[in-house]
Amino acid sequence: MQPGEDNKTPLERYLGNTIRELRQRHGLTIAQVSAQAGISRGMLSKIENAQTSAGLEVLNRIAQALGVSLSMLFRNFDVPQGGAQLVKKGGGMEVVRKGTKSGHTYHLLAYDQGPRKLFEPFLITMEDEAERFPVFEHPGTEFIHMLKGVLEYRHGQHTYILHPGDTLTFQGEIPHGPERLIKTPIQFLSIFVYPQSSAAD
DNA sequence: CAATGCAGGTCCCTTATGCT
DNA sequence: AGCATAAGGGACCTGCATTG
Repeated sequence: MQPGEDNKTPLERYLGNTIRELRQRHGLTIAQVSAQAGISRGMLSKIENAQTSAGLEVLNRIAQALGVSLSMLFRNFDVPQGGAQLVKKGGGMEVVRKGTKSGHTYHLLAYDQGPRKLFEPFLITMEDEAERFPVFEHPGTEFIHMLKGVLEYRHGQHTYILHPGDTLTFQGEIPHGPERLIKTPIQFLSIFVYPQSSAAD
């Protein structure tokens, strides 16, 4: 293989772009995804830059770390779109996000099938009251609907006490995240709605 | 402005596999 | 058996943001 030679197939370039896009939209680093997938950072970098052809097992592990199915990585390459998505109770892909290190569980309940990611619905579970919480910042709007427990949630300079049935909607650009777990176990639905402009990048 | 830390990319090595 | 090729890992390098 000649360094710098662009002899990679369109599929390799497509896969690399898709993986990088998914990773960045989850706010994850190469180190985080590679650790979750059980591969090295160098390997993931080479896959994203189409410098190698990863095996199916490696691609499958990356897909799982990003919360999508293996077929989802290839979905827009040459397969027509269509169809509704059904996720049964207890289903959904468990994914790694910033808060995963804190012991939180994120289940991705659906994924966008079109060329642009417009939204991401997560079912989030928190159980350990002694945890420290990450601060999130992302483009677009976030919608939270409490299902179980009581949670104090921070958005910028304000905090809000959320009980089951409460909803909170805010701009994702302002630093936000769980402040205190008042009554566990806590479970809430979180939907990220991305702006058209950032969803395309 | 220099020091520091982190994220991402590149290079080189090892290993596995296929071919002659 | 020996060689060629490619996957994969890990160390090192670079760029950028942050901090004092």
